[in-house]
Amino acid sequence: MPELPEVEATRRHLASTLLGETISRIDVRDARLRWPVPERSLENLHGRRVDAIERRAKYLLLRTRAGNVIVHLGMSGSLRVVSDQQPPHKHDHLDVVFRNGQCLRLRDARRFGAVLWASGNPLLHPLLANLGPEPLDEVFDGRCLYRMSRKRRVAVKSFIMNSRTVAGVGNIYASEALFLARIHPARPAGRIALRRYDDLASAIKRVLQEAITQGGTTLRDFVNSDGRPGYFGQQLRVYGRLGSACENCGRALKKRIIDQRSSFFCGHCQH
DNA sequence: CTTTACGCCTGACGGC
DNA sequence: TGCCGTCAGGCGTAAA
Repeated sequence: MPELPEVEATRRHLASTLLGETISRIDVRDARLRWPVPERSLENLHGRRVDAIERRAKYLLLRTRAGNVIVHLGMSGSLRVVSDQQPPHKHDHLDVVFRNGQCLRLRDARRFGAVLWASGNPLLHPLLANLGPEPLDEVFDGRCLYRMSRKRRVAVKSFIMNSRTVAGVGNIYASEALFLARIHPARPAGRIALRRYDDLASAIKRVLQEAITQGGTTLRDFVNSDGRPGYFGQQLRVYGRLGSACENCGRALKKRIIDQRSSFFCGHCQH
């Protein structure tokens, strides 16, 4: 499950490998992703150079003079760079083949991911146009959260996972950040003070930044092998740790479903 | 407008 | 060993 840090680690790897290289062709073996892969539009990429590889929320943007590709990895997607001689795996649905023999290969067993075409500015694409601030951007802070949350009754965990509030905070890091900020995940968003939102914004930045740093150490995994997501190498404080001892107070961590999502927290430290 | 539920899809896992 | 039910999850969308 790629969260923002895994997407960012992928972006860095692709940028270091593919920037400036020329695309020879696109092979679509299975166009049935979340939306049908726009095969005709992707033909515009033939003979084009990759000018930039960017990230917005969990979307990756491949920019060329002829247009831009938007990729979302969904639940099970991964991108890796292989030789164009390498035979595709069962769930390798799409290749971007380069003149130098490299091949950018998309694998996505569950096919929740997406490959989209944007002829103009990809940030204006309907899926990206209404996203909130990047969590690691300096404009994102406790004041944003405080301002947007007034009179909102939703659980604060759902509130920060809403991409209009802040872009790219997924289920794992929402639990982690709320633990660090000592805020109970089910607390109504509109009933949290500014000072506590300052703590929460800092915690979100911290958990994401830590995970990106960790992900950087496992970049090799994105090339050849099974592409283990970076957070396996990372210390998760609450997520997936039902019954384990809270690192603050030693009490057993709890799990609760909040808005259809598993949430992990300490019932003693978080309020 | 806000809030809630659902569906897409496959692999992993537990029970028998 | 194999089969089946259940669960997980990002996130857009429809419905309330």
